[in-house]
Amino acid sequence: MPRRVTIADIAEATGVSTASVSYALNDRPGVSEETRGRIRQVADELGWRPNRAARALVNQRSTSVALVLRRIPDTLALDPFWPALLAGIERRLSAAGHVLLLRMVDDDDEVEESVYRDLAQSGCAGFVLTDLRDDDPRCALVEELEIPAVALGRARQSPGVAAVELDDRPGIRACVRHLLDLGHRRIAHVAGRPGMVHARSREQALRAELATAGLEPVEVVSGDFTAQGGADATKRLVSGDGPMPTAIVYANDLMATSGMALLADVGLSVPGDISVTGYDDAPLSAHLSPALTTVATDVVAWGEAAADALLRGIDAGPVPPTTMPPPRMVVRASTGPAPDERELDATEPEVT
Amino acid sequence: MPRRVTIADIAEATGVSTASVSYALNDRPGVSEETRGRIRQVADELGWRPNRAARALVNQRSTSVALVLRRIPDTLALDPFWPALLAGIERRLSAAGHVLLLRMVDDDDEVEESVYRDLAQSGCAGFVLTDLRDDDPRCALVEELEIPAVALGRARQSPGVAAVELDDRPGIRACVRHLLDLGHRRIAHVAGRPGMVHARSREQALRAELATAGLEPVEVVSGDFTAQGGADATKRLVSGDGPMPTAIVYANDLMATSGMALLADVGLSVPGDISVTGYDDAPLSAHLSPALTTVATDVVAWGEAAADALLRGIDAGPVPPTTMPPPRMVVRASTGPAPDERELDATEPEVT
DNA sequence: CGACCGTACTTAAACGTGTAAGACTGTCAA
DNA sequence: TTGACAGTCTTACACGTTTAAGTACGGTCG
Repeated sequence: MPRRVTIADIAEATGVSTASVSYALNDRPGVSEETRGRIRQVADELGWRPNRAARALVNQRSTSVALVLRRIPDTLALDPFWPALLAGIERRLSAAGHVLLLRMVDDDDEVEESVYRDLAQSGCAGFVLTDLRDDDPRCALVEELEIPAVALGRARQSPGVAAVELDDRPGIRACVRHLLDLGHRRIAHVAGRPGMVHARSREQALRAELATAGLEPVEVVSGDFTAQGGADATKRLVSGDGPMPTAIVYANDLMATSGMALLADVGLSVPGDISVTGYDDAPLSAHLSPALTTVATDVVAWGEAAADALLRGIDAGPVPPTTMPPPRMVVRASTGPAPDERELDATEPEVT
Repeated sequence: MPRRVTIADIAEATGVSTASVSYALNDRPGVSEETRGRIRQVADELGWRPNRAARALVNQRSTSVALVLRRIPDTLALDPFWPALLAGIERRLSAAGHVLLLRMVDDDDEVEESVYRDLAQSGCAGFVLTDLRDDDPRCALVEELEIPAVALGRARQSPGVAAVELDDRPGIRACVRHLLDLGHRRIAHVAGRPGMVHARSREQALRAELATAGLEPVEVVSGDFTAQGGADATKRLVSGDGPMPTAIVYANDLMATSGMALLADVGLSVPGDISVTGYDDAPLSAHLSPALTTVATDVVAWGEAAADALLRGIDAGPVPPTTMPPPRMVVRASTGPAPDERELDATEPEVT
C-alpha cells in the first residue's frame, strides 16, 4: 500500500517542522522565501496532496458543497436540465478547490431536513437549493444551521440564502407576444408542476402578457414537466369541449415535444393548425420536426453563477441576489400565423 | 452559532468516557446494555450526528464515493441517461451511509489522472467508472491507488475493478432481427462516438446479426450520441449516392429522435419509407410521433447494481463481475414492413 | 485464599492539518 | 549596551472520532 504522503514527510525531508510546511504550502507569512520554495519543491516531488478530511476537521468546515435533489428518480431521469446545471456548478466549484456532493432524497419533509442536518454536522460548506417551493422550509433551515446557501430562482423569501435569479417571465411574455403578433387569440398553456415557483411564475407571465391584449388563456392545464404530463395535458386541450386553441405555450421543451407528437397523432398539423412554444431550448429541440420555437436559457451559465455566488457567500459574508441575463426567445418552425378562423368568428360574432 | 454536538457532549451528559460512547454508538461490545441504551437516548436527545471528517481521518478512508465524468458539459447536457444513473447509484449509496462525490473533468488524460489522485489522497472510498474507453488508463490507476472501483459496462480489462456488465448486444441483435423479420434488407447504422466501448459493441452486434442473414450493413456512419450527430449522420445516409436504406438502427434514442425529424423534413415517412430503431428507451421516446421502437435499459437499476457491487468491494474484498438482465426490445410505431422494392430489384437483378 | 477470568469501563494515542503562542536570531535605534 | 522589534522557525494543542491497551471489580475455581 502506497502510504499517503503527509506534511510530516515533507517536514522531515526538508528539515523543518510541520508547522512551517503548513505555513509555506498555504501561502501564509512566517516562512522565508527560500525555505518556502524548497518546501514547495519537495512537496511536489513527493506528490503531496492535502487531505480534505484533516482540513475539514480542523477548519470545522469542509470544502464540499451539497446539492440535495428531492425528486423521484423517474421524474429526474426525464430532465436534461440537470446534467447541464450540475456541469455548470461543478466547473466553478472544482476550480475553487471545492467538491460537489450529490444527494437524492425522497419526497418527504422530515427526511429532507434530516439529510441537511447530517450534511451540516459533517461540515458541509454550502448548499445549492433547487426546485424552490412556496414558503420553502429549507430557507429557515439553512439559516438555523448558519451555512451559506444559494437558491436557483426567484427566492427573496429569505435573507440568509443568496438567490441567483433567472427571471423566466420575460421569455414567456416574449413567446406570448410572438403568438399575438402572429394573430393568435386562443392561446392555451400547459403549466409545470403546481407548487413549484417556476411553474407558477411562467403561468403568471402568460396571463400578464395576454392581459395586455385584453385576453385570457383559453385554458390552462398542468402537466408536471414530464413527457407523459405534456401528452396528457395536450390531449385534454384538444379533446375537451372548450374552444380549440390555435396556440399552446408549454412550460418546458419536454412537454412541448411530447405535446407536438400527440397533436400529430390526432391529425393536427404544427404550425398549420396549432402553433407550439416550449421553454429551455433543450439540445434536441432544434432537431425536431418542426423545430421547436422556445426560450433558450443558458443552464450551464446559471449553474456557474450559482456556484460563484455560493463561493462568495462561503468566504465572504452574505451575498446580494444576482440576476441572470434574461433568456432570449428562439423562433423556429413550430410557430406560424394563426389559422383562418372565419368559421369561429361566425359562431362568435365580435364587435367590429 | 449552534456548536455541533460531539461524543464528548454525550459522554459528559451520561457520565461516561468518550470511548464508551463511541463503542455504544457503533454497536461494539464492551458496553452494558443499560448504559448503551442511556447513551443512545442522550445522543438522540442532543441530536448528535457523526462527523464524517473525523471518521474519515481516523479510518483513513472516507464514506464518499466519487464519480468522475469526463465530458464537455454540452455533450453531457444532452443525455437523459445520466440523471437516471446518478439516481440509481445515489439511492443505494446513501442507504449505506455513503455519499456521492461528483466531479467533471476536461477531456484530458493528465487532468483526469490528477483528479483521481486527489480524491484518493482525501480518502475517497471508491470510484464509479463510466464511459469506458478501449484500454482505459483508469483501470491501472485505481489498482495502483488500491481503491475499489466499479466499471459500468463490459470491462474485464482489469481484475482490480468490479464490472457491472450490461450487455447491449442482445438488444441490438433483437432490433436487427425484428427488422429482418419485417422484410428489411438494406439496413444502415448510426453509431456512437468512436472509441467508446458501448459504441463499438453495438456496431459489432449489428454486424453479427446481419451476418446470420448473409447481409452487411448498407452503411455505417458515426454520430456521437448527440442530437446534432444523429441528424448529420442521417442526412448523409439519405443524401449519399449509395443505395437508400429501408431501415436505420441508431445507437441511442437521442440520435434516433433527431434522425426521425430529419427524415420527416426531407419527406420520408417513418415507418412507411424507412423504419427506425433507437436504444435506451428515453422517457420521451414513447411520446414521439411515431413512437420509437427501441431497447429499454433500466438505467436506474444499473446504477443500483453498480453501487451495490462497489459497496461490497469496499467492505469485503474484490468482487466478481456481475451481469444485468438483458434489456428488452420495445416495439412501437417507428418500425414497419419494408417498402415494396420492385424498382430496386429491377435495377439490380437478383438471382431468383 | 490467591490465581484467574470476563465484563464494564477509562486512558491515551493516533489520524493529518492549522494556528496561537513561544523561542531564537539578528538589526536597529536609543 | 540594552531594549524593542521584525523575521523565521518550533512547540504544543486542537479538531472529533476510533481503538489498542490498561484498570477496576466481581465472580469462579482449584
